Amino acid sequence: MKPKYYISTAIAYASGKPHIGNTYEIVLADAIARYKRLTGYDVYFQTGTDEHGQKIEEKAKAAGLNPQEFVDERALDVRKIWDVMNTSYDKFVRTTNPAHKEMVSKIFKKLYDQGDIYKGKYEGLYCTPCESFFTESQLIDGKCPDCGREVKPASEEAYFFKLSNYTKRLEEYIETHPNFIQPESRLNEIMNNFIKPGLQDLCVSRTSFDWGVPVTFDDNHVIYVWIDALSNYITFLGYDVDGNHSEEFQKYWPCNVHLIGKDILRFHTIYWPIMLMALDLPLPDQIFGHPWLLFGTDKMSKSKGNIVYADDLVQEFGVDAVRYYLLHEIPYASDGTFTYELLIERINSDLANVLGNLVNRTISMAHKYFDGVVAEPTCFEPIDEELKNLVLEMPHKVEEKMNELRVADAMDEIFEVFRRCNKYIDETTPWVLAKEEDKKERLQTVLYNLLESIRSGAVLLQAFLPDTANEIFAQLNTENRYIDSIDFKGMDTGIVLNEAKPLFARIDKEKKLAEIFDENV
RNA sequence: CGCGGAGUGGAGCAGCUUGGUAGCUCGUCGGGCUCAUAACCCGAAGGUCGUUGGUUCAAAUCCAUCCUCCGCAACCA
Repeated sequence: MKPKYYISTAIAYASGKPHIGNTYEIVLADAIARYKRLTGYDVYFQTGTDEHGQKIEEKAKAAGLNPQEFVDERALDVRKIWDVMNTSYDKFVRTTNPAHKEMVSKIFKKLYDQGDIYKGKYEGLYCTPCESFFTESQLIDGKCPDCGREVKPASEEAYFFKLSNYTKRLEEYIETHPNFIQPESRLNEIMNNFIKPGLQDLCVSRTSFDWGVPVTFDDNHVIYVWIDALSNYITFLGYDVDGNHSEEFQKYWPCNVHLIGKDILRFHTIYWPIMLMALDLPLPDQIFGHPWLLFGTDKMSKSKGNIVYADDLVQEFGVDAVRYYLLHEIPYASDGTFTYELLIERINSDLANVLGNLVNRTISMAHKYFDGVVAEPTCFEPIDEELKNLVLEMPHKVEEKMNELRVADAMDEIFEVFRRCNKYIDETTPWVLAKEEDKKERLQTVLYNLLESIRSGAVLLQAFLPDTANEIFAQLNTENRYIDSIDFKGMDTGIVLNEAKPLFARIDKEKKLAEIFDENV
């Protein structure tokens, strides 16, 4: 039986259309999910939208819609982008789903009944006109950050989660599971800022707005959105408070990795594990807080007017070019940058020159010298060994990188092979071999080695650039695309290659930038 | 002194745990080749590894100080 692998993204907050930075997460998750499927795992990949909360209620009102109508539109926006990016999620979940809401209510009730949640008083600084509480740190010059007016201490009834009961257990868990929080710098942040100083009880209900899951036994309150949102990881899998879990739940839980943005690490590394402990469920293996994609040196934001959307980029450059950029240009633990210049440079140098041109020149030669017929390799020379070894090592190197979720580095391992292929062509000079009749077998072997190397690279590329990989297989006229086929003899012989077509067009940078600039004016 | 991360050739990064000739991709310049998408291959230039001081035969790598940037600092998500 295949081992299982459960990966989730955070559910996107359904307040607006996600920009290219927000899109990184789903693409990253998709690459990991596809890779795991490729390497023999039974993968469950869940994503979706988080649709409750004050902000959404406000935004809906501003848009003149009721909240449900509003989130229906937003969820569609999100899903469209996820689909444009060619992501292979197994389930797209929405927290307004009735079954989810019902289970969240039950979870809340259970935690209340067993004493983890209690009713108390929330005390804070209140701005009467805004009907909002603020903390000291949120205030601007001691005034309400929204309207600038005075705030005054106030209190209201609220439910609290007794996190303090679990602090010790959580601390021990994190200390004994060094990979639970990744990257490591994030772990330190959480430990030192929150856990070690001691956790305050978390206020888990709200009375200032209605758009949420109601507290069934106390009408005025709705459940704090994070309790609602985090629960998605189990409710949609078929978790049941009474223990009648679905088969899916029993099979896939605990999650192997929750992929999230570094900004919501706190919720996933403190509240979520504690919720699970309270529910007596095993904790996920890993929470990975990925970095962000910045626009130049700035954060992307509406107010800065520098928002770039994935669907626009895909329209302009193609889905795999955008996927490649996202997966390759964002380092493991520090923020990446988006600029059109860099995007075009990556497309030209990596995708068009190194990969596209390699495939094109190789297949072209096969056609030119042998009418596209792939012959059995019979004439090996020592120089072939280096290429062969590199190809045979590639899956292991990629595996190592992927096990650490170093996706950019994993892709580099594949491109390393493509670069080596280009060099191999210069070393073996097929055009010289072609001039001598007695070098025919050698030429056939050289071409075979190249085709097989390309095919092997394409096998692994399926995880990252699925369309491109498919196109390569199509041009190679092969269906040998399984991971086990990387043995340096997996290319079919006797078949006829299809026509060589450029995989990626080179882009005239100046011209393209001028075009984009004009459009944006 | 709140906590944490980062400062390496024009750009983006690796190296730092376990000190010992500074590495990769891109860009630039020169050369080669012609199968190919002005592409591919080879070579070169370019770095006092943020500051100052210390430990050491030897420091990007260890210690200390300072400077700069970024993230976090609990009820928006």
